[in-house]
Formats: sequence, C-alpha cells, structure tokens
Amino acid sequence: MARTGDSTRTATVSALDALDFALDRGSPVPLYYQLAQQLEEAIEHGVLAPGNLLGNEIDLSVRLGLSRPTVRQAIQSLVDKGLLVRRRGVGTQVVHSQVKRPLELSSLYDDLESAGQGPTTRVLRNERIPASAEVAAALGIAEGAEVVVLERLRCTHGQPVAFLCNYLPAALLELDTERLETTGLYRMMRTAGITLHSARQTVGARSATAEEAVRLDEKEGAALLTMRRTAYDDTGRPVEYGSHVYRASRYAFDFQLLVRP
Amino acid sequence: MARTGDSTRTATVSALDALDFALDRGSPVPLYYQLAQQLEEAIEHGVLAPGNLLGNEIDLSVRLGLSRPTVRQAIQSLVDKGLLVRRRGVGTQVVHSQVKRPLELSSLYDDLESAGQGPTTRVLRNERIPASAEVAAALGIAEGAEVVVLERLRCTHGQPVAFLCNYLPAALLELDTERLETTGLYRMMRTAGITLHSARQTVGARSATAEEAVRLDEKEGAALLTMRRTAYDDTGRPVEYGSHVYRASRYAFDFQLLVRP
DNA sequence: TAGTGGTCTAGACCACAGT
DNA sequence: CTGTGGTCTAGACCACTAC
Repeated sequence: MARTGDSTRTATVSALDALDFALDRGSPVPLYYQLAQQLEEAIEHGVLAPGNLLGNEIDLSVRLGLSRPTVRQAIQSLVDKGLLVRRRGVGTQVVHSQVKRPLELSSLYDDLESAGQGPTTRVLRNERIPASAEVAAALGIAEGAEVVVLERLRCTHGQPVAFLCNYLPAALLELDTERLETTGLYRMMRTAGITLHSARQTVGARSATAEEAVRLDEKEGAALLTMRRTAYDDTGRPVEYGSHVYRASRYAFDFQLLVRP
Repeated sequence: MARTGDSTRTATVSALDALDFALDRGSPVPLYYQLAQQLEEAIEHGVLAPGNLLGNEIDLSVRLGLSRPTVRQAIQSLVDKGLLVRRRGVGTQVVHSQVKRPLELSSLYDDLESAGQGPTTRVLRNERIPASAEVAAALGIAEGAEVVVLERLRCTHGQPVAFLCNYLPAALLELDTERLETTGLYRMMRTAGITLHSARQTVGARSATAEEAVRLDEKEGAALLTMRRTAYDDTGRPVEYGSHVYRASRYAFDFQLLVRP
C-alpha cells in the first residue's frame, strides 16, 4: 500500500532510490567492486538501515547501467561478508545486526597491533637454526633444514602481554630485527609479497611455569592463554609456525565466525 | 614438452583428463554445485594432487557441456573453501596443503559433539527467567524480557569437560531437556528452522574458582579456558548468548581461519 | 606471442514467496 | 497471480604471465 504512483513499473520505494552511485568505467577497479564498496559504505553510514530492502536486481542493474550478473556479483560479495541477506521471492535486505565492523578475521594480522594502543615489541631472539622435528612437521620441511626462530615479547602500556615464538622457512624472508620491533611479523611478510591465505589454530590454556611467570610478570600458576598456529600462503604452503603465550589477565581472542552453508 | 599429440587445440595434459564427471541436468541440485562436489571429492581422494593444474576453464566448459560462467562458479566455490588457487596467466591448481578436511568452521555446531568420542550432556538447568542486563544487551532484547537459561555439563569418557551456560530468547524454540541430553543445542536449533549465520566469540582463560573446581573435577586455581559467544541467524538477529568454561587440561579450540582479500 | 583467468554483457528459464 | 532471487547460456574484451 505504501507505493509511489510511479508508472513504468510497480516501483516499490526503497531507501536505495535516494542514493546515487558513482561508477567509473575507466577505473581499473572492477565495476562490481566499486558498487560493493559504495553499498557497504551506505550500510555503514546508516543510509541503508537494517531491514531495508535493496530493491530488485533487474531495476538496480538498469538504473546503474550495469548487467544483472555484475550487480549480483556486487551484492553477493556483501552477502558473503554477512552484511546482506537474500530471500527468494522477497528481496535483498540489510542484515539486522549491531555487529557491523568486526567482520574481518582479525587476530591473524597482528594480534595486538591494532587493538591495544601503543604496543611495543622486544625481539629476544632472531636467528637461524636447524628445524626440530616438531617445527619441521608443522612447516612441511625436512628435519634439520634451516629455519628462522623468532622470540618476541609484546607489551602494551609498559606491561608484557604475550610471549611469541615463531618459526619460518629460512629462505622465505629477510627478518630485520629493528623493523620487527616497529612492525608486526605479518605485515612484514605481506610487504615481502607473501599473501597469507589460511591458518590452522589451536587455542588452549594452562598454568604459568616459573620461567613464564618471570617473563610475563605474572605469578607462577597464573592462567595463561596459549595459541599454536600454522599459517599458509595462497598456494597452501606453510609459511609460519608459531607458539604464543598470552597473559589471560590482559588479553583475550576476539573474533567473528561466519558459517557458510 | 610433456604434451599429447592432440590436434584441435594445444591440449596440455592435466590430471583432470582422466576424470569424468556425471552431471545430472534433471537434478534439483545446481550444475555448478554438482561439479564443485565432484571436484572436491577428486581432490580429497588424491585424484587431483596438490599442485596439479586443473586445465583451462574454456576447455573444461566445452568438455562438460557447460558454459564458462557455470564452470567458474564451481571453481570459485572451491577457491573460497581454500582448496584451489587461481593465477592469472597460469591456471588453476590444487592447493599445496596437508590441511584438507577441517576447513569448515567447527566449534560452532557442537563444540565437542563431533570431536570427543561418546560425549554426554547433563542438563543442570532449563527454565525461563527474565533477562539480566548483560543477557538483554547481548541478545538485543529488553531487560527483563523472558529468556531460556540453560546450564549443561558436557563430559567425555565419564569425565567433565565443560560447563555450558546459554541464553536464548524464550519465543525462539521449545527446548526439551531430554532431547538436549542426546543432541547438541545447535543441532536442535537447526532442526527448528533456525539457520545460524555468524557468531562473535571471545576466548580467554582464567583460574578456576572453588565452585568451578568442584563442578569440573579440577583443583581450585587450575587454568580454565573460557568462551563467550553471541550467535546470529541469517537475518543478523541474535539468537543465542553463551558463556562456556572448559577444562584446559582436556580441551582446546581448534579451528581454521581463512583470509579473504 | 599465446594462453590464462578477470570482468562484463544481454538475454533466458526456473523455483519460491506472498498476494 | 506477480515479483523476487537462483541458475544458466554464449558470447566478448581485457590484464596478466610465461615463453
């Protein structure tokens, strides 16, 4: 009943009508991606409120001067991100969720770098050693092959938060100690052209040993959060194996899971 | 140099040539999905080994009697799963990874149900109460609105593993205590037509209180793994809020992260 | 230069939801 | 019934990679 007296088509009013999208066909960035970005922005800024219908894909493609598959590709990417829901016979609407921003997988790029303010890193060890059996198995290389071992202490507000131990195939990357203290390991890997793709993680807990207690400024027996991770690049080759220990009193993993049907 | 003396086209040999795919156009299951499933199976069974090229999409579509977009859709779904990698100018190859199976997000459907053998659940509490401020905030409902509170003790091999406390909007679902003891909560929700879509989790650790120690058969002060989670359905509405405590000596979270560019 | 994936088009028919 | 998204086709041109 809430319709405009439009003519050509039964044009249900949609919050989208007000928006105009600026698509640049000369740009190297794909059209579907430009559209997706602008839609995402509109959702974030609340121009498209949760529950709003997006208007059907055909009209949308006509209005934008795009083909329907291209519009679908844009919408699909936002559905994958969890920002939109499609319902056959109904339409596409903005998801009813207060959780809008933290959809990306964090904790893979620097665990703390982005979270705590002013994190610092002290590199305790950075050298090449032959791989132990455990490390070799995790990295899929021969036992005894050369790897870089890295031990770092991560602090925020002058207090230690985590002790990080990482192993990387020696040939992979030059690890400058100085840069490691100002940049995260993953950022360095990305800069070196290594594109991370997936990681297998195990998160557990245990009581602090005497040594760990000293290192992290905790009492012996305090609860610690532990994490073991093997990270893979986009070809599926293991590029990093890490064994981290966090002070549970000062850190927790926070992440978003997406269930794919 | 390793080519067949084929004619029509420069047909690079691919492990795929040997396979034949059975596509059923009468089936209600989409063609791209049928193809994706059979490709995935071939990869899992090792018919397509890591590093194998898939052969170009055009040839593949011709061989299968499909259009290229359809073939691409199938391949794309496996790329999304992390089983394949595409490289422009090179081709599509099977990922170099030993991690093949645990790509799905587990730990969202029953944390232990699938892992530990013979898990049992004892429902300690199952009643309707007014929502506390914390629960109301997590579920996006009014404080004091009716919610179901669930307390369960999960055991394997006769030993307690976790204490699970969950809150659900009361109108959402009928929770039969008896069925809860044999089925996971998420399975019950799925059966009730609630399709989970995403979840926000916080994983931490702390020392066991005296009460928790008794409940979980640990010593007071032992390290425990904690998890708080809000789960959302496919419209983004919160459908469950949980606060779980695991015995760190007997359980760890194990999961796979996928990085989307 | 040749071959690959990345993008895009302009249609088509179908299945499902709400009327 | 109408309108929606879901699937599919048969092409096209481009950008990148490797030779």
